[in-house]
Amino acid sequence: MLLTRASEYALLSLDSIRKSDKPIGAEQLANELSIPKSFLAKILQSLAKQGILESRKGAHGGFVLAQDINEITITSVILAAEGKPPAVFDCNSYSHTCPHGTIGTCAISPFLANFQTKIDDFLNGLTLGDIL
Amino acid sequence: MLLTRASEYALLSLDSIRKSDKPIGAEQLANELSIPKSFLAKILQSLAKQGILESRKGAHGGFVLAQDINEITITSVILAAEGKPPAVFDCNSYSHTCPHGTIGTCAISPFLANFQTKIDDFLNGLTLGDIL
DNA sequence: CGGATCTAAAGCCATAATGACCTCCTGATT
DNA sequence: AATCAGGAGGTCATTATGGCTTTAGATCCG
Repeated sequence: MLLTRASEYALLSLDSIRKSDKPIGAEQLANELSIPKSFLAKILQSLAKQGILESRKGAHGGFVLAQDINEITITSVILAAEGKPPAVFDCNSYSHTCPHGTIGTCAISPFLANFQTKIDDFLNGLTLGDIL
Repeated sequence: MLLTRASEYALLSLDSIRKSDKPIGAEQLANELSIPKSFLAKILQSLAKQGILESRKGAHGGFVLAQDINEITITSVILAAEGKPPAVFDCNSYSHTCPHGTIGTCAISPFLANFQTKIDDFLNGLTLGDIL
Protein backbone atom coordinates (compact mmCIF):
# COMPACT_ATOMS: atom_id res chain seq x y z
CA MET A 1 0.00 0.00 0.00
CA LEU A 2 1.22 3.40 -0.94
CA LEU A 3 -0.15 5.20 2.08
CA THR A 4 -0.37 4.15 5.70
CA ARG A 5 -2.81 5.05 8.41
CA ALA A 6 -0.70 8.07 9.24
CA SER A 7 -1.77 9.79 6.03
CA GLU A 8 -5.36 8.79 6.52
CA TYR A 9 -5.41 10.21 10.03
CA ALA A 10 -3.59 13.34 8.93
CA LEU A 11 -6.07 14.12 6.19
CA LEU A 12 -9.10 13.37 8.34
CA SER A 13 -7.65 15.53 11.10
CA LEU A 14 -7.06 18.42 8.77
CA ASP A 15 -10.64 18.13 7.62
CA SER A 16 -11.86 18.44 11.18
CA ILE A 17 -9.48 21.21 12.09
CA ARG A 18 -10.38 23.36 9.14
CA LYS A 19 -14.03 23.26 10.15
CA SER A 20 -13.31 24.61 13.58
CA ASP A 21 -12.72 28.22 14.51
CA LYS A 22 -11.07 27.27 17.78
CA PRO A 23 -7.94 25.21 18.29
CA ILE A 24 -8.65 21.49 18.64
CA GLY A 25 -6.60 19.37 20.98
CA ALA A 26 -5.20 15.95 20.15
CA GLU A 27 -7.45 14.30 22.68
CA GLN A 28 -10.62 15.87 21.40
CA LEU A 29 -9.69 15.04 17.85
CA ALA A 30 -8.92 11.46 18.77
CA ASN A 31 -12.35 11.09 20.33
CA GLU A 32 -14.05 12.74 17.41
CA LEU A 33 -12.39 10.43 14.91
CA SER A 34 -12.35 7.40 17.20
CA ILE A 35 -8.66 6.84 16.71
CA PRO A 36 -5.83 6.32 19.22
CA LYS A 37 -4.72 9.53 20.82
CA SER A 38 -1.06 8.65 21.21
CA PHE A 39 -0.58 7.86 17.56
CA LEU A 40 -2.57 10.85 16.43
CA ALA A 41 -0.59 13.17 18.67
CA LYS A 42 2.62 12.30 16.88
CA ILE A 43 1.10 12.84 13.50
CA LEU A 44 -0.18 16.24 14.52
CA GLN A 45 3.25 17.11 15.82
CA SER A 46 4.73 16.24 12.47
CA LEU A 47 2.20 18.37 10.67
CA ALA A 48 3.03 21.23 13.01
CA LYS A 49 6.74 20.81 12.48
CA GLN A 50 6.19 21.03 8.74
CA GLY A 51 4.31 24.29 9.17
CA ILE A 52 1.01 22.85 8.05
CA LEU A 53 -0.51 23.23 11.47
CA GLU A 54 0.13 25.77 14.16
CA SER A 55 0.19 24.40 17.66
CA ARG A 56 -0.82 26.30 20.74
CA LYS A 57 0.27 25.06 24.08
CA GLY A 58 -1.29 25.52 27.47
CA ALA A 59 -4.92 25.74 28.40
CA HIS A 60 -7.32 25.95 25.49
CA GLY A 61 -4.47 25.04 23.26
CA GLY A 62 -4.57 22.71 20.33
CA PHE A 63 -4.04 22.92 16.62
CA VAL A 64 -5.18 25.27 13.92
CA LEU A 65 -4.31 25.46 10.25
CA ALA A 66 -1.16 27.46 9.63
CA GLN A 67 -1.87 27.99 5.97
CA ASP A 68 -4.82 28.53 3.72
CA ILE A 69 -6.50 25.32 2.74
CA ASN A 70 -5.70 26.01 -0.90
CA GLU A 71 -2.03 26.38 -0.24
CA ILE A 72 -1.55 23.09 1.52
CA THR A 73 -0.58 20.49 -1.02
CA ILE A 74 -1.48 16.87 -0.53
CA THR A 75 2.15 16.02 -1.12
CA SER A 76 3.25 18.06 1.87
CA VAL A 77 0.65 16.45 4.11
CA ILE A 78 1.64 12.95 3.10
CA LEU A 79 5.31 13.76 3.41
CA ALA A 80 4.80 15.07 6.93
CA ALA A 81 2.58 12.18 7.98
CA GLU A 82 4.66 9.39 6.52
CA GLY A 83 8.02 10.94 7.18
CA LYS A 84 9.07 10.23 3.62
CA PRO A 85 7.69 10.73 0.14
CA PRO A 86 5.27 8.12 -1.17
CA ALA A 87 7.24 5.76 -3.39
CA VAL A 88 6.09 3.20 -5.93
CA PHE A 89 9.15 1.15 -5.22
CA ASP A 90 12.15 2.49 -3.39
CA CYS A 91 15.19 0.92 -4.99
CA ASN A 92 17.49 2.84 -2.70
CA SER A 93 16.14 1.29 0.46
CA TYR A 94 16.83 -2.07 -1.15
CA SER A 95 20.23 -1.22 -2.51
CA HIS A 96 21.97 -4.02 -0.63
CA THR A 97 19.93 -6.69 -2.40
CA CYS A 98 19.38 -5.07 -5.76
CA PRO A 99 19.87 -7.86 -8.33
CA HIS A 100 23.13 -6.54 -9.75
CA GLY A 101 23.77 -3.37 -7.83
CA THR A 102 22.35 -1.64 -10.87
CA ILE A 103 20.26 0.73 -8.85
CA GLY A 104 18.13 2.88 -11.04
CA THR A 105 19.54 1.41 -14.21
CA CYS A 106 17.92 -2.00 -14.51
CA ALA A 107 15.38 -3.16 -17.07
CA ILE A 108 12.42 -1.85 -15.17
CA SER A 109 13.90 1.41 -13.90
CA PRO A 110 12.43 3.51 -16.71
CA PHE A 111 9.00 2.12 -15.99
CA LEU A 112 9.31 2.75 -12.28
CA ALA A 113 10.54 6.28 -12.81
CA ASN A 114 7.72 7.02 -15.19
CA PHE A 115 5.16 5.57 -12.83
CA GLN A 116 6.57 7.54 -9.92
CA THR A 117 6.42 10.75 -11.89
CA LYS A 118 2.76 10.16 -12.65
CA ILE A 119 2.02 9.86 -8.98
CA ASP A 120 4.13 12.83 -7.97
CA ASP A 121 2.52 15.03 -10.56
CA PHE A 122 -0.92 14.01 -9.46
CA LEU A 123 -0.24 14.73 -5.81
CA ASN A 124 1.65 17.93 -6.42
CA GLY A 125 -1.27 19.25 -8.39
CA LEU A 126 -3.73 18.86 -5.56
CA THR A 127 -4.33 20.93 -2.45
CA LEU A 128 -6.46 20.23 0.56
CA GLY A 129 -9.02 22.60 -0.88
CA ASP A 130 -9.35 20.39 -3.93
CA ILE A 131 -10.18 17.22 -2.10
CA LEU A 132 -12.21 18.27 0.93
CA MET B 1 5.48 1.36 -0.96
CA LEU B 2 2.98 0.47 -3.62
CA LEU B 3 4.96 -2.46 -4.97
CA THR B 4 6.98 -5.07 -3.17
CA ARG B 5 9.92 -7.11 -4.27
CA ALA B 6 7.58 -9.71 -5.69
CA SER B 7 6.63 -7.36 -8.50
CA GLU B 8 10.21 -6.34 -9.08
CA TYR B 9 11.33 -9.95 -9.37
CA ALA B 10 8.36 -10.82 -11.56
CA LEU B 11 9.09 -8.08 -14.04
CA LEU B 12 12.81 -8.76 -14.14
CA SER B 13 12.10 -12.46 -14.62
CA LEU B 14 9.74 -11.82 -17.47
CA ASP B 15 12.40 -9.70 -19.10
CA SER B 16 14.85 -12.58 -18.92
CA ILE B 17 12.37 -15.19 -20.00
CA ARG B 18 11.26 -13.30 -23.06
CA LYS B 19 14.82 -13.12 -24.28
CA SER B 20 15.24 -16.86 -24.21
CA ASP B 21 14.01 -19.35 -26.75
CA LYS B 22 14.32 -22.24 -24.33
CA PRO B 23 12.45 -22.70 -21.04
CA ILE B 24 14.34 -21.24 -18.10
CA GLY B 25 14.20 -22.94 -14.73
CA ALA B 26 13.69 -21.18 -11.44
CA GLU B 27 17.18 -22.02 -10.32
CA GLN B 28 18.88 -20.69 -13.41
CA LEU B 29 16.82 -17.54 -13.26
CA ALA B 30 17.64 -17.06 -9.60
CA ASN B 31 21.34 -17.28 -10.39
CA GLU B 32 21.04 -14.96 -13.33
CA LEU B 33 19.28 -12.31 -11.30
CA SER B 34 21.14 -13.03 -8.07
CA ILE B 35 17.97 -13.43 -6.08
CA PRO B 36 16.79 -16.18 -3.72
CA LYS B 37 15.56 -19.22 -5.60
CA SER B 38 12.89 -20.30 -3.15
CA PHE B 39 11.22 -16.95 -3.17
CA LEU B 40 11.46 -16.57 -6.91
CA ALA B 41 9.96 -20.01 -7.45
CA LYS B 42 6.83 -18.97 -5.65
CA ILE B 43 6.47 -15.88 -7.77
CA LEU B 44 6.96 -17.81 -10.99
CA GLN B 45 4.29 -20.22 -9.87
CA SER B 46 1.86 -17.38 -9.41
CA LEU B 47 2.65 -16.06 -12.86
CA ALA B 48 2.06 -19.51 -14.29
CA LYS B 49 -1.22 -19.89 -12.46
CA GLN B 50 -2.38 -16.61 -13.95
CA GLY B 51 -1.59 -17.83 -17.41
CA ILE B 52 1.20 -15.34 -17.96
CA LEU B 53 3.85 -18.03 -18.00
CA GLU B 54 3.67 -21.59 -19.17
CA SER B 55 5.48 -24.07 -16.99
CA ARG B 56 7.13 -27.28 -18.13
CA LYS B 57 7.97 -29.89 -15.61
CA GLY B 58 10.64 -32.53 -15.63
CA ALA B 59 14.12 -32.46 -17.04
CA HIS B 60 14.87 -29.47 -19.22
CA GLY B 61 11.70 -27.90 -17.94
CA GLY B 62 11.21 -24.35 -16.86
CA PHE B 63 9.12 -21.35 -17.83
CA VAL B 64 8.26 -19.69 -21.11
CA LEU B 65 5.90 -16.83 -21.90
CA ALA B 66 2.35 -18.03 -22.41
CA GLN B 67 1.26 -14.87 -24.19
CA ASP B 68 2.66 -12.34 -26.56
CA ILE B 69 4.63 -9.67 -24.80
CA ASN B 70 2.21 -7.04 -26.04
CA GLU B 71 -0.76 -8.80 -24.57
CA ILE B 72 0.55 -9.07 -21.06
CA THR B 73 -0.59 -6.06 -19.08
CA ILE B 74 1.48 -4.74 -16.23
CA THR B 75 -1.61 -4.90 -14.10
CA SER B 76 -1.88 -8.65 -14.55
CA VAL B 77 1.77 -9.16 -13.69
CA ILE B 78 1.54 -7.11 -10.53
CA LEU B 79 -1.71 -8.76 -9.55
CA ALA B 80 -0.18 -12.19 -9.93
CA ALA B 81 3.02 -11.27 -8.15
CA GLU B 82 1.48 -9.43 -5.23
CA GLY B 83 -1.56 -11.63 -4.89
CA LYS B 84 -3.77 -8.56 -4.81
CA PRO B 85 -4.20 -5.39 -6.83
CA PRO B 86 -1.91 -2.48 -5.98
CA ALA B 87 -3.85 -0.19 -3.67
CA VAL B 88 -3.19 3.39 -2.62
CA PHE B 89 -4.91 2.70 0.65
CA ASP B 90 -7.07 -0.31 1.25
CA CYS B 91 -9.89 0.81 3.50
CA ASN B 92 -11.41 -2.65 3.43
CA SER B 93 -8.44 -4.33 4.98
CA TYR B 94 -8.63 -1.72 7.73
CA SER B 95 -12.36 -1.94 8.20
CA HIS B 96 -12.07 -2.87 11.87
CA THR B 97 -10.34 0.39 12.73
CA CYS B 98 -11.97 2.70 10.23
CA PRO B 99 -12.77 5.92 12.17
CA HIS B 100 -16.54 5.54 12.04
CA GLY B 101 -17.11 2.38 10.12
CA THR B 102 -17.80 4.69 7.21
CA ILE B 103 -15.80 2.62 4.80
CA GLY B 104 -15.57 4.27 1.45
CA THR B 105 -17.77 7.15 2.46
CA CYS B 106 -15.54 9.34 4.61
CA ALA B 107 -14.16 12.78 3.82
CA ILE B 108 -11.17 11.49 1.94
CA SER B 109 -12.82 8.61 0.10
CA PRO B 110 -13.41 10.60 -3.08
CA PHE B 111 -9.77 11.59 -3.15
CA LEU B 112 -8.58 8.04 -2.58
CA ALA B 113 -10.89 6.66 -5.25
CA ASN B 114 -9.75 9.27 -7.71
CA PHE B 115 -6.11 8.60 -6.94
CA GLN B 116 -6.62 4.88 -7.25
CA THR B 117 -8.29 5.28 -10.61
CA LYS B 118 -5.33 7.27 -11.88
CA ILE B 119 -3.02 4.44 -10.98
CA ASP B 120 -5.26 1.72 -12.35
CA ASP B 121 -5.66 3.52 -15.64
CA PHE B 122 -1.94 3.99 -15.96
CA LEU B 123 -1.17 0.35 -15.30
CA ASN B 124 -3.99 -1.00 -17.42
CA GLY B 125 -2.74 0.99 -20.35
CA LEU B 126 0.69 -0.58 -20.29
CA THR B 127 1.89 -3.95 -21.50
CA LEU B 128 5.20 -5.66 -20.99
CA GLY B 129 6.07 -4.69 -24.52
CA ASP B 130 5.71 -1.03 -23.62
CA ILE B 131 8.13 -1.04 -20.76
CA LEU B 132 10.86 -3.51 -21.69
C1' DC C 1 12.89 -46.34 -12.97
C1' DG C 2 15.05 -42.03 -11.33
C1' DG C 3 16.54 -37.57 -11.40
C1' DA C 4 15.05 -32.88 -12.67
C1' DT C 5 11.72 -29.57 -12.08
C1' DC C 6 7.39 -27.50 -10.93
C1' DT C 7 3.40 -27.24 -7.15
C1' DA C 8 1.61 -26.40 -2.79
C1' DA C 9 1.31 -25.36 1.93
C1' DA C 10 3.32 -24.14 6.29
C1' DG C 11 6.04 -21.62 8.91
C1' DC C 12 10.09 -18.36 10.38
C1' DC C 13 12.38 -14.02 11.07
C1' DA C 14 13.31 -9.09 10.62
C1' DT C 15 11.35 -4.89 10.11
C1' DA C 16 7.94 -1.45 10.00
C1' DA C 17 3.43 0.17 11.38
C1' DT C 18 0.57 0.99 15.15
C1' DG C 19 -0.37 2.19 19.60
C1' DA C 20 0.34 2.81 24.99
C1' DC C 21 2.80 5.28 28.51
C1' DC C 22 5.53 8.53 30.90
C1' DT C 23 8.09 12.78 31.71
C1' DC C 24 9.12 17.32 30.61
C1' DC C 25 8.11 21.99 28.90
C1' DT C 26 5.18 25.88 27.72
C1' DG C 27 1.75 29.02 28.34
C1' DA C 28 -2.98 30.37 29.94
C1' DT C 29 -5.78 31.18 33.91
C1' DT C 30 -6.63 32.52 38.40
C1' DA D 1 3.21 32.56 41.65
C1' DA D 2 0.78 28.60 41.58
C1' DT D 3 -1.84 25.61 39.06
C1' DC D 4 -3.28 23.12 35.39
C1' DA D 5 -4.31 22.08 30.38
C1' DG D 6 -2.19 20.45 26.73
C1' DG D 7 1.77 20.03 23.34
C1' DA D 8 6.77 17.85 22.76
C1' DG D 9 9.22 13.97 22.62
C1' DG D 10 11.09 9.72 24.15
C1' DT D 11 10.75 4.68 25.09
C1' DC D 12 8.56 0.46 24.93
C1' DA D 13 4.91 -3.25 23.68
C1' DT D 14 2.21 -5.18 20.18
C1' DT D 15 0.93 -6.48 15.74
C1' DA D 16 1.00 -6.72 10.74
C1' DT D 17 3.69 -7.24 6.69
C1' DG D 18 7.33 -8.39 3.75
C1' DG D 19 10.79 -11.41 2.50
C1' DC D 20 12.28 -15.73 2.51
C1' DT D 21 12.94 -21.04 3.80
C1' DT D 22 11.52 -25.63 4.35
C1' DT D 23 9.29 -29.67 3.46
C1' DA D 24 6.55 -32.84 1.07
C1' DG D 25 4.39 -34.04 -3.05
C1' DA D 26 3.13 -34.25 -8.01
C1' DT D 27 4.84 -34.53 -12.94
C1' DC D 28 7.39 -35.07 -16.70
C1' DC D 29 11.49 -36.39 -19.45
C1' DG D 30 14.99 -39.58 -20.76
